[in-house]
Amino acid sequence: MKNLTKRQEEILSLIKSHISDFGFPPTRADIANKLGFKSPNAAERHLRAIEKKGFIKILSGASRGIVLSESESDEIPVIGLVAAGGPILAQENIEKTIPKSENLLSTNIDYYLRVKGDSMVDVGIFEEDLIGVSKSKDPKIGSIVVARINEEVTVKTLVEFSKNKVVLRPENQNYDDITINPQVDDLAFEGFCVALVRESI
Amino acid sequence: MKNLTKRQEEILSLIKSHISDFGFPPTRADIANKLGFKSPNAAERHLRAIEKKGFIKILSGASRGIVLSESESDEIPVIGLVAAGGPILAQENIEKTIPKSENLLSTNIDYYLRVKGDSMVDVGIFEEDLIGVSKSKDPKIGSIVVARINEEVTVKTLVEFSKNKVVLRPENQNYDDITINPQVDDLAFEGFCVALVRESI
DNA sequence: CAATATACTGTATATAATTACAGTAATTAT
DNA sequence: ATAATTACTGTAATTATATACAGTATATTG
Repeated sequence: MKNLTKRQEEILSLIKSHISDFGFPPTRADIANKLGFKSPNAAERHLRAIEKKGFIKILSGASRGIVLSESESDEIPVIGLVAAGGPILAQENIEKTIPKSENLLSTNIDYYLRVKGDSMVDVGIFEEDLIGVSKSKDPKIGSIVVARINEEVTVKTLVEFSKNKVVLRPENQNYDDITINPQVDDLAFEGFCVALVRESI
Repeated sequence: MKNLTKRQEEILSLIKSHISDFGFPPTRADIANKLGFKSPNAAERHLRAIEKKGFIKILSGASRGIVLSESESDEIPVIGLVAAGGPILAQENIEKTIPKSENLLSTNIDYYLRVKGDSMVDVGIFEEDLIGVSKSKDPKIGSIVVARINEEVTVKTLVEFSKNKVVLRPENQNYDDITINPQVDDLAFEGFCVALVRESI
């Protein structure tokens, strides 16, 4: 998907805020008014360009028939089992997407990850829970991190972090700390846990 | 706010599903088509009646200018501390409301309740967590219920339930079971727990 | 028993909105 | 250097849409 120009981004964000303010998209005239165009056709042309780049879909003949594309409509992916190798957000890992409702979870969540195993039960994270993950490459000591060790994704508490020693702690007394030497093993931080959602109780 | 008639409710739910399907409200003609009216004016009249009852606002002159009223726009209340006495959903108990995102939590949640205390930590329910509560007067054995015992609201697992003996179990080894005789003590079930949301980790 | 509400059909019209056509000018890509 | 893209103005036609007016019939409320 190509990048939008500055003006096109302005228009796209105007569409989003109009939807959020009124509950429906703006007309060409609305857009022209807000941005100071003297012709609604200026808006029309911009919309067609934005559509061409895949950010919106225009329903022909329908008034206000501007539909935000999936990726633009505030959908957060839910990651199930992560396939070895590829990036965590690869299409094949996406179980479903859920609409972002900013008021529900105020923190910035980039994706949800379905928890496997019982290694974090002592902090109330159970198998099948969804944890809200915020992307970040340098997580803080004490936070619950999503890490990738030699292609395997795991969720643990980060207790120590230096150039040649990283300690990840399972929050379950039946498991031992995991000590890694980043010089030897492949270690990458995918993000850290900022929220939790349990769907079935 | 007066009650809607069956037909009016049909129309209101059609509006909601149109918004959810297309991202904008239907026209009068859309409504007439879907419900088999031969005149768009039938839809118009219904809309005015629904507006009169306060469920929607019609923006005059604007195409698709149907705005759902606050209470109709899928907001779920979050209940903080419950004041002794009154109903759990009383206005003074509502901490905030959050938009319902049906895909996020598919189960029917009537309200969220903020958890106080650590009596349910063994099932991963921590202080300050929000539990999604589905209203129901007859909960099942084994489910996590929201009960009111002598004006005090509590969240526990229901382990026994008969005419003169009800046992509620805290899921924390430091606490003992609570045994109640409904003939003696005032006991009411507010609902049961179907989901959990943790906002700060 | 009259007034009001519900639930429509049917016609008509003003206006809201999309969208085609014809330009101008500057910038960017090939 | 030429084509394509960006960023508009200006006009106008067609279609989409809201909405008023005039009815019909039944049910409900004061």
